[in-house]
Amino acid sequence: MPPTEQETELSRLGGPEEEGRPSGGGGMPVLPPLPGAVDGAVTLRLAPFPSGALHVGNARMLFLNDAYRQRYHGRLLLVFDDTIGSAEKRVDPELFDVIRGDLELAGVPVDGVFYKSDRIPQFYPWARRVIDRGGAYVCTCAADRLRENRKAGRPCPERLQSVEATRTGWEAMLGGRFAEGEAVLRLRTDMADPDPAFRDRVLFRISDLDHPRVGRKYRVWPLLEFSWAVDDVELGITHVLRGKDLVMEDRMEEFLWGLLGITGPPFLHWGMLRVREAKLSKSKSYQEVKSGVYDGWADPRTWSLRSLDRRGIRLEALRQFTLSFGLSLADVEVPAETLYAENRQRIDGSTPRRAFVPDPVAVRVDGFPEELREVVLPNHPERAEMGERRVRTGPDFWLPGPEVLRHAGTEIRLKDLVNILLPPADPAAPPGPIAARFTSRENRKLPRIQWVGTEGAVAVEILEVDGTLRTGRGEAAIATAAPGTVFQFERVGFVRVDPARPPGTAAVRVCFGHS
RNA sequence: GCUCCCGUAGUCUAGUCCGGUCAAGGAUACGGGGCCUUCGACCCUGCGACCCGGGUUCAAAUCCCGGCGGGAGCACCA
Repeated sequence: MPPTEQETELSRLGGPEEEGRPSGGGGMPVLPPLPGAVDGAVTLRLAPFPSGALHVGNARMLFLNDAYRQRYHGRLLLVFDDTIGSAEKRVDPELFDVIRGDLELAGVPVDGVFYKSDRIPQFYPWARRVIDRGGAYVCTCAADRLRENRKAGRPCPERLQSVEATRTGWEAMLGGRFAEGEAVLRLRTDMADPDPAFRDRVLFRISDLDHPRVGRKYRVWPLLEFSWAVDDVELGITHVLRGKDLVMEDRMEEFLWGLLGITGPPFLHWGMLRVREAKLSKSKSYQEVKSGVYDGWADPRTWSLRSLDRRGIRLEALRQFTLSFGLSLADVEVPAETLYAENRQRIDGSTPRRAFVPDPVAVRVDGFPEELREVVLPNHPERAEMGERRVRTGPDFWLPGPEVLRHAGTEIRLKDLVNILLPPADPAAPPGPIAARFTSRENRKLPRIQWVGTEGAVAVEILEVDGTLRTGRGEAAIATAAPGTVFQFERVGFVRVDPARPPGTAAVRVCFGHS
């Protein structure tokens, strides 16, 4: 293997352990080693909440975990964090399959799938152990009262309750003698803890919500921190990789483990990642998809993995892009252009070119040479092996309206074809095609614009990233392209043919990727 | 407000743990030139950074202190 290839191969696996020239950006990411990791004995987990398709914001979780799994030949578990949630944050059962599909799309295989909602009974004995150690108490304060006390660092009277009283209270919770919101099991940390967020946090609460998988089978639900303190141990997780929004959860888990005299896995974090163009309001996409405003989870406005796929952005490019940020705790905001550059590098050399004319106007070229009624054009300017296609030409053309206007009265070149002289702009011109005149064939330095012969032209709609449609005419070969084909529309950008045609029209629908 | 984290060019990142090899590397963006019949690719070339102030040291992007700026957490959400 030549050195360059060797390096690429190494970086794909997370890089050489001891040295190497690490670099960011589109370079080769070298992730730091996982503390105490033993090759072949690493277990990691993915813990999505089923409230939406995976999007660019989740990509870090996905690819970082997967990169380490590969590097240590370990296992990666998918654990749906589907505890009961809240009225605002509901578990949507459709999303279980959506997310599994996303993982497949992203090329991230998992070695096991778990649902938190299946594991509820396993959390109760652990709660009991914490109670027996005097680590928790049942609190009947109203939620807002509890919050105020926490802010003030003031303990509620129940904090002093005996282990025996807590056991009774806990049994009462399980026995259904409290209504929703009337009692919670709280961890006894320290009401004077300098971090107000860490003061006697809630471990279990009562909810009457109907869970899509287990219905009303349980009323006492653990909160995320407790459930993970248990499952990170019970599922044999060796390293927890999570976003820095979850740092306090580390402390919670460690506190609980300390209480029970056990040692859990170490935690690693990454900072917040934002793609500038993608304003990801978590719940907004959900609403828009559900209400039909968005065109499903693959709508480009969601910035979901599947929407990127729809746009012809290889998820391999997203992986490289994501991994380039490493495990830094710093928050990053990157322009999507960086991702596009990564993708362009991968697809440019293998993507056939096609002509597409946006905002077309009809132009008739007088004196257009008969022998050029049909021409043969290469599919790629640099790759003869990609073949060629026959294209019908004029004398009647569709040309991009704004450019015809801009160059009115001057000579321009129809790309790969001939030179023509456009008439001066004439607001009083009669309806019908604009009359231009053939001037010459030789390739001169003139403004070049793309064209589509009227005969055989096909209507094309481009779905833009902001959800709007851009219509125009494309060359005939576009019509026969299989769904999923990626093209570069010359002077426009990379697009991918949509799986479905727009209803009720003969138009071809493509989704815009990037320029 | 409190707690924690972060602060290298327009953007992202390497280096910071173990101070000198860093007059700071890479990517992307941008400028100039070239080339291919694309606003795309490729080639050449250029621009551009250690948040600020003190301290320690022969030597600081790297260690210490203090500011300032940004982010996250402070839910009976995840």
